[in-house]
Amino acid sequence: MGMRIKENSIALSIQAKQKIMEYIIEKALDSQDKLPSESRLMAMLGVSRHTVREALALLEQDHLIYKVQGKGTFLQQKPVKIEGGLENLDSITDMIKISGYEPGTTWLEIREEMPTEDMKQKLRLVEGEKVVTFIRLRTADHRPAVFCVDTIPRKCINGEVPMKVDEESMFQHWQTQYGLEPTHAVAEIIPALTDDYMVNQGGMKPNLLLLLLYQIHYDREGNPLIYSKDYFNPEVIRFKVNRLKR
Amino acid sequence: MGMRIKENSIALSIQAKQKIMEYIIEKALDSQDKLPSESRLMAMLGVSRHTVREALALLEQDHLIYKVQGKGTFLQQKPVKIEGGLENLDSITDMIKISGYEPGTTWLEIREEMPTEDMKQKLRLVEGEKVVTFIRLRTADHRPAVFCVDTIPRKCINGEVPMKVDEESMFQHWQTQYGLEPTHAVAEIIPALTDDYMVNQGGMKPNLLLLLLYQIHYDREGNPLIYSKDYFNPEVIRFKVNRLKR
DNA sequence: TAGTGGTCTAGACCACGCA
DNA sequence: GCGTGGTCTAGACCACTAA
Repeated sequence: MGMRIKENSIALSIQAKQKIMEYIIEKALDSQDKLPSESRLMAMLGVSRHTVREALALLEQDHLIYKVQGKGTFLQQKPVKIEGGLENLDSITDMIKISGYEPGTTWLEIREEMPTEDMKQKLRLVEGEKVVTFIRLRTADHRPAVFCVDTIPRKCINGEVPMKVDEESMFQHWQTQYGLEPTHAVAEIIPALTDDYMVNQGGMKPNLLLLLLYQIHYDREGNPLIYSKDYFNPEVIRFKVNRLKR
Repeated sequence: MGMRIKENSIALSIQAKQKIMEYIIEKALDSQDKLPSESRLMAMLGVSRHTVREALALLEQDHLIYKVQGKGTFLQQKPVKIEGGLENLDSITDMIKISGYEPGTTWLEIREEMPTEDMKQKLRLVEGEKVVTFIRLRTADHRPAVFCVDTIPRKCINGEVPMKVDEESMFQHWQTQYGLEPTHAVAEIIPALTDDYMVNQGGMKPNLLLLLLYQIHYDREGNPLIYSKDYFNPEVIRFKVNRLKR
């Protein structure tokens, strides 16, 4: 009877979303076709209207459907949302993978230093507080892809400053080692050219047009955690953004 | 008694959101301070839990609060969300205004032409279908800010192709004249340099590093509407993106 | 007028954090 | 064990669309 499925801890709204997607495929629904109404879905899926609406909201966020009050819910012409859009805070490792390449890392330098004025302000450091900067060249199928300069406050590192980090993803390392968990970032995109350091130390082409992703990462409480300047080779990784009308 | 406020057609959840913001200001709550629990807010605001949660969801979307299950709802350290982030589909007119400048337009050309292969594919045109391209230089306080090349299918224009459009915002014009209502866009960002046309016709500096925003705009049904290549002068308009962990 | 999605209420049980 | 936010149900009225 009203036995609750418990072993299955996936939210009902998620399950409902998947059922609806299966229904669309099964019925071979096409662009602009109308989905069953919310009350029909309630009956079909055996869940409340609230849950149906949550499932539809998820599909709407994925740009798979759209709603029109008084008319119904419809299938999008074509889902255009791209994976790996910049509005998603993926690690550079993930960005390289999404682009279809094998990520690699060449370590260039780890140094403890005094922050620049900009770092001091953005990371909200107190007077005299030091920072640690990690400089790496990230590769995609062994080609130079991103020149990464990441800076964190010295106080985030317990004990010695490491000489080298073995993990592929710096984010992963910071999270497991120091408990830094960025949930969002504010980024600025600036055109740039390869400089001497990148050419000589990183083996990048001279006079190559790059995209500088200058960002500050924050935790969910709004504290600045990481200050980074990543120079992307647009021949390897493309910057895409899904933009939405407010 | 249970008289319903009707003249006031603003959603209760919106009103609740505003009340909560007023409460924060009134009580002078600071970073990391705890907000009243959802049940307290129900009593304080005289609305259901669902409405309270909708109001809190709105505040969370604005990066003003964050929730922790089992603990409570807290004020963000500092609202770091930037206005005019690229993830918001603003018109270029708005982008210039947000940057603090007075937008202007220099018309360069409107031409009816055959589409490139790329346009044909992205706009899903049929064989032989023509397009109309609008070329403008957008200015910010009379300085060259954006070199805009916007292309739409010829069939979207009823009657003659105009020689010039007086409205400041092309989006505004397309919406009112032709009913084109983009709701979202997929953009790619590419570094570029000023070319001869921009220097000679647009009066932009030679060898200036630019950001090309290459985008396709879609309506809510998922139909491609506009194909555009906008070249931004980073000295005037900066590209910012709010990035969220998925 | 009937049917659709939008909003709101009242009430329930669960999972999590903490004393 | 208690209070918190997370999820779900049942039921109601409203606003909008189309016949």
